Amino acid sequence: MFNRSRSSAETHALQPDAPAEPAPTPEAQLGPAKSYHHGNLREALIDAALELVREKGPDAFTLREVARRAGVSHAAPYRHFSDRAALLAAAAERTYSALAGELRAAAESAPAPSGALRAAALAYVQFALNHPTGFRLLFEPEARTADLDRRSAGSDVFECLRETVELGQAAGELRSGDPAELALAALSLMHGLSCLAVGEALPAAPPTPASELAAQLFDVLSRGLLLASPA
Amino acid sequence: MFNRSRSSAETHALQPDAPAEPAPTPEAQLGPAKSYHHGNLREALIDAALELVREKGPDAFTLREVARRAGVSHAAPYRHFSDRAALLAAAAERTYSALAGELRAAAESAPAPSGALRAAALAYVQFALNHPTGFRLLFEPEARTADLDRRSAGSDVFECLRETVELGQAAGELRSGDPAELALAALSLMHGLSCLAVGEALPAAPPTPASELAAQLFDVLSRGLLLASPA
DNA sequence: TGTACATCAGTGAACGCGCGTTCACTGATGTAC
DNA sequence: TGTACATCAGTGAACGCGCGTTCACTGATGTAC
Repeated sequence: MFNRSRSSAETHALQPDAPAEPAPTPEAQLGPAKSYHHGNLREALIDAALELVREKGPDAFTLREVARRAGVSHAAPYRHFSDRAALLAAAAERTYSALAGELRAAAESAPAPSGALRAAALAYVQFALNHPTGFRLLFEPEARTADLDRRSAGSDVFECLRETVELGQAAGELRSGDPAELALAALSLMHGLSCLAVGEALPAAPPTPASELAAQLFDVLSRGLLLASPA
Repeated sequence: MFNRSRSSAETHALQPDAPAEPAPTPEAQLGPAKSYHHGNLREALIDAALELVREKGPDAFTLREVARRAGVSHAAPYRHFSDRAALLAAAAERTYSALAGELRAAAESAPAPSGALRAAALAYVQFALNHPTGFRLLFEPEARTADLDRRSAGSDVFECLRETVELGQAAGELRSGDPAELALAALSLMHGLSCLAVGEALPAAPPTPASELAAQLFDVLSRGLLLASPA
């Protein structure tokens, strides 16, 4: 009834560095997806969950639908996840890692420390715009229950910003003050804009695209962050 | 089975200026809650919906549970709302009005224009902290479908901030620039902080309460907003 | 003031739905000997 | 190399659940005459 072989080739949209195919087991050479055992169902379920969230939003997340998309019976996920919430949390965790990765990459590819903070901040908004449903998933209360790994992954994002602020301060580009406070200001500003944009709650029809707004707002904030105000 | 008379005296927590009791109809003098007709079911349903949201969060919102709390059969709400989404939207609209009202009140009671902006911004966060589930309701995708009144109510909040910025600019307290842009910066910053606080997603265990964080972050932003930087 | 009647605002039974979870099961896998 | 057996990772039927919505109904209300 459900074609199991479909499940193995799902894209890892949020984790492009992960292998697109599950690691081939020896017997995989005998033919594709013939085995009774799936081989990599855990990952396939997370893939399917993310795909479902991407298409229909976090509210549409359903164990049965995820199983359907992974091509297994609806009881199979219980071999890998204790319940619905656990799978949802795993999907959120993967999304969180992707977000943190993009922030670090953006910060590292910027020339100067203050530019790094700006790049990381804009990357945050860009991630939300690129993956609106995934972004919403990150803050779904359902996905945030008793999840220690996720909490530390969330800290990753903040830590990246905080470290970048410290570098900027050391380089004399950012004004002094508690780095955590400045980082939280940048995070809050970008998180707020992201939520408004993703929730289509931006006031008035936006005269400018949200990614551009992000740059504008960051610059507003910058005049307080930069040590010397550039006229 | 369900006591209908219970429904008439629910508190209007988010709209304290509304009458605590439905306007007494002439025959109400004959005795309480004896009539077959409820008399003010529409409002009572919204009350019950807000109460339910307050206790269990927006995800627990259910037409049947709302009807149960209002003391009527589960089909009764259809006399006043076309469907579940319509009732949810009505509850959100009321919450929005309450939020906008608090912002205006805060802005008006502040002495100087720049203080008004600060007061309004902090009131936004305080509202979120006081009504976390109601705040979440405002941005529930389910509650935001085809809802013109709500969208204008959302603009109310933004308009309040924008006007306050204009006053501050006219008074020479805020630096020049598109008032909408500055207002959006303040809104985004406070909205972001509110979302993080309400979603318990603030990085690290907060060393300071969120309402204090709000003041700190606004002051960070202010150094860019204020015309003259106070040392 | 009384009566007929249209309309309003409820009731409660019923519908189909898809869900999360449990269960006994079975085919596939891998390991000890 | 072959066999017995424990374990793993699936299957599919079944459970109870509460939901949103529809329906024919009925009691209450208000209005025209």
